[in-house]
Amino acid sequence: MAQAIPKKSEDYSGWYNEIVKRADLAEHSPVRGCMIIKPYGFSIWEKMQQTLDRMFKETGHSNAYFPIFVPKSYLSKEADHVEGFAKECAVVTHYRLKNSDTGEGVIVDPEAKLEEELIIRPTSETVIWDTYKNWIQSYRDLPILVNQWANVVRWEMRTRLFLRTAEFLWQEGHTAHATRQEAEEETLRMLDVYATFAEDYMAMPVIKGSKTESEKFPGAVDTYCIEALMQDGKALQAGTSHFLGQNFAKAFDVKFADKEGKLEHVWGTSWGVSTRLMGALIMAHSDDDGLVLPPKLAPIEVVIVPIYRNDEQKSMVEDKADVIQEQLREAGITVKFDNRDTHKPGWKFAEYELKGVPVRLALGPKDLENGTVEVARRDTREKEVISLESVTTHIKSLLVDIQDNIYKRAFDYRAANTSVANNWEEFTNILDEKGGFIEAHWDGTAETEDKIKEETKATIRCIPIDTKDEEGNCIYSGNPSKRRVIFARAY
RNA sequence: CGGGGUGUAGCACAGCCCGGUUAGUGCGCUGCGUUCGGGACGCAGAGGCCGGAGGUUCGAAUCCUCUCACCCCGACCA
Repeated sequence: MAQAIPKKSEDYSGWYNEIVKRADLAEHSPVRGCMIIKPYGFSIWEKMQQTLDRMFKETGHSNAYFPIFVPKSYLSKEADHVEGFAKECAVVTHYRLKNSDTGEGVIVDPEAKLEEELIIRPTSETVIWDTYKNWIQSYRDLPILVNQWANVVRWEMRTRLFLRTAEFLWQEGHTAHATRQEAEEETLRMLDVYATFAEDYMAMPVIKGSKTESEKFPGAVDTYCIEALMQDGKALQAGTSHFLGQNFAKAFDVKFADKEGKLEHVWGTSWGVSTRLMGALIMAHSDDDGLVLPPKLAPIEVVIVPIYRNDEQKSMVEDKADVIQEQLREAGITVKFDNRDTHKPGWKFAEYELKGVPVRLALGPKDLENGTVEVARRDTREKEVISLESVTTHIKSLLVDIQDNIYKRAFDYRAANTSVANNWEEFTNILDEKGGFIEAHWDGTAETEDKIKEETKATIRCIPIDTKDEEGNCIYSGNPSKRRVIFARAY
């Protein structure tokens, strides 16, 4: 080991930052709060995009694109919405630069002031609903099921690579429906899509739930979310799906004629996941040696590292590696054969571990003699030598095994770090000593929620959907409560 | 916007208190050779407006003033 990464157990955020940098995922940009997503990091994001995009299409959605600039006046049309986003909007005021009179660089041309200032979208509800107004006249025009992949800007005070950046990439779905029920079903359908994606692809268990009044999306009637638990015991909101009711339809005057010819406001939803999922992926599985990727999202599933002492061995090993590579590719596995002569095997081993490649094959002269290959799996660090004939079937099942194992590991971790608190003392003790999710009773008031947040920094992550009713007393106020909610300190 | 800190080679830093040869170390980079089954080693090299501006001084990376940028901790957030 040349340069060690800070230990996860000793310096969690240092560990996270180093993994992001050293695994070539992203780096800071010259502009504060923004990030440069590097090719390897972006290729993981692309895998996420491809999968999600397919899932969106399978549920009937189509992609479209709406502009990055939003007229300032649009934002103010929905009262809660403007309240929620006004404080973090970047604003375009001018459209031209000119050389400065002193000859030192360029300045904003004061002549080129925009009549109406433009904001850079923090989200696209406003432009989209303004557009939907023109697209919708009759119930026959509904539903509209649109998604867009885009960048958005929210001028955050404190930023961290992937977890919170001033500009981030995401997808935002925006749908319009004739009935409340249909819109509510859509909201939950997409929440399910996110949960399925998180669990089946990211191998990250999530809790589905709804947000409290104070945590919900500005402009939504209900906000649903998936919440995941990171390895430091903090929660991360990994995706949200909003039932917008008729709020935006009313704000933008979007009405349709129903079957009886009566004019009604349209019902809406919106839902999104962002590059924050990259942060979740990193923090859900990785270890002190670097990234650990689930095979289904790994840009490289298998890397082949050749071992040789001389040119003769090199060419023999390469010939065999080519054959293996071809076999694996035919089986639909993404393989990289790293035959660079510029790095030693040991260096490559460490490098691909850092980058989280699920399976590594090492092939050397001994293997050629014996008809074998060494297989190392990233998640458990186990190595074994297998015969060359069985390589494809072995790796196919190994990849499935790794995917299952890291899910199980994350699931067990979450189970071990989900606690029940029945009174204030238990609650604060668990928060300070253990962290994680805490199931506790809450009286349902914003006042209590605020007090708890103020005193402990813990927030209500969600009111779980799959929970059962249970009579109890609020851990803070002692007032009656009908069900437990999930508390945690969060990102 | 408050409180703390840092700007010196691509990266990480030393040097600064107490001013004085040619600004140094590690990693990385280039070349050559030996190596290659867990981040190899030797030799030779390249690379610096010491964040910027002003000042003090015979002399400033070092002292003073101003300024800019970034990082960390708080209030806000996917």
